[in-house]
Amino acid sequence: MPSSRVRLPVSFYARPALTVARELLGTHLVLEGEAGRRVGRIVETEAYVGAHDLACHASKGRTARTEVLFGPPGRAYVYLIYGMYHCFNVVTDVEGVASAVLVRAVEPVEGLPPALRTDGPGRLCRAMGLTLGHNRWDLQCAPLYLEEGSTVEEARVARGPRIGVDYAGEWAREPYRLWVRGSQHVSRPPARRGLESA
DNA sequence: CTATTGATGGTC
DNA sequence: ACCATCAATAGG
Repeated sequence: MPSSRVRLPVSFYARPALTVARELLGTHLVLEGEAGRRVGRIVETEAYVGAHDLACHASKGRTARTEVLFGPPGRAYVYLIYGMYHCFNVVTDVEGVASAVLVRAVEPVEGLPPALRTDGPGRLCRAMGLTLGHNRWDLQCAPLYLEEGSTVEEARVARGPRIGVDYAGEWAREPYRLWVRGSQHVSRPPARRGLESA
C-alpha cells in the first residue's frame, strides 16, 4: 500500500530533463535513514535542461559544485541555498549533458507527519532530512532513491515558469515547472497563488 | 490579503 | 557578491 517498492532504473533518468520532470510526478522519493524510512510522493518539479539554460547552475561552467551535473544520470544533486536551506535534484540525460530536475514538493506518504509542510524545495529537504551530505549519491545503490508511485494523468499535469530564476532572462519564462493540478501540497510562491497554466 | 526583509553559509 | 528559500513582520 505505501508503495510498489520498485526502484526507478538508470534508464528512467537517462532522458531529457523535461521528460523526466513530467514522469517524476506521482513517483515516490525515498530515504532510508537512521530515523527510519521516509517517503514522499512528488507533486511538483522543475527541469533545468542543460549548460545553455541560463537558469541551470551548469551554465556557470564546470566547477567542483556543478561537476555532478555533467556526469552520468541517476545521481543526486543537492546544494545549499541562502545559507540555510537545501534543494534536491536528480541528474538527468546522458553523461555530458548537464541537466537535472529539481524536486519542489512532495506529499507525505510514510515516515512523515501528515500535517508537516513538504511543499517547497527547502521545506521538503528539511522534512526528509536531506543535506549536502547526500550530494552526488547514486540513486541505484544508495538508501536514497525514487520508486514507482501512482500515475498522474496528463489532464492533471499543469505547467508554468520556474520559480526564483528571474536572473535567467528569456530562460526564466520557459514553462519548465510542472505540478499536479489541484494538489494541496504544491508550493505557493508569492504572486503565483491560484494561477495555473495548461 | 500583499509586500518587505533578515537569516546564514557554500561557492566562485 | 551572489543566491533554484522561508518565516516573520508590517501594512491595507
